[in-house]
Amino acid sequence: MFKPLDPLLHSQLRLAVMSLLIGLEEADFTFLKEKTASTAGNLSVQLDKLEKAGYISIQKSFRDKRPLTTCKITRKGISAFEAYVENLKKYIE
Amino acid sequence: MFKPLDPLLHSQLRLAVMSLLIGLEEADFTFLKEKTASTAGNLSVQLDKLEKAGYISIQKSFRDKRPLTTCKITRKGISAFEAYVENLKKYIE
DNA sequence: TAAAGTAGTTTATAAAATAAACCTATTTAT
DNA sequence: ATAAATAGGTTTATTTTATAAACTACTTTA
Repeated sequence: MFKPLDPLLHSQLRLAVMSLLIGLEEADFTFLKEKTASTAGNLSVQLDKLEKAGYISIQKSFRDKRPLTTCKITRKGISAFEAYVENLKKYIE
Repeated sequence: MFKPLDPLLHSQLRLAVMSLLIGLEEADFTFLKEKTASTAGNLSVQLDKLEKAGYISIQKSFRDKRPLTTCKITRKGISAFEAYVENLKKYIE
């Protein structure tokens, strides 16, 4: 009946990040921070977790001499997100 | 864009309980425990939180000489659940 | 050159989820 | 009659998360 919800995705901030990335395919740290209205610290930690899970990939570079962190959803991340959504629907129908 | 998700409902077990109660209007502890496949301890704690939030009401009585805990969703609980679902949809569309 | 801003990371704290242990009473087997 | 198992939970302890606060490193502006 109620299948377990992927704990990595069942988190407000991580879910919002994945939701953005699934539409955009690529986004930088500042963009994600603004769109999710999160603090930098929290976002940094949660992006780390998503990367360690293989749900996103993170590229670090420089733009205009400043650090630039770019995030991209992976195929694994897309499937995990889709599975999570299907699953979650059972809870809210 | 992403409104905050009611932390009381954004929990796997509490959400499953509310999901059941919104359909049934009333259910006892054992039924909820079975349907949600949770441990008694966890369920006990989470029902307490839902009650303290005013989302459910809990009646304690006896059936066949044994303790019987019956839960019912409140009007407040119904609105909170509906608001949560509407909100959550923004994350998963 | 000092102050303020950018782009983050690390560390510490608070809150949540979960499991393990416990409690009280009842039923069943010996 | 009594020991063991079961029912129906609660309480306490431990682990995991989420979040905020503090910090780092560098750049730009006054």
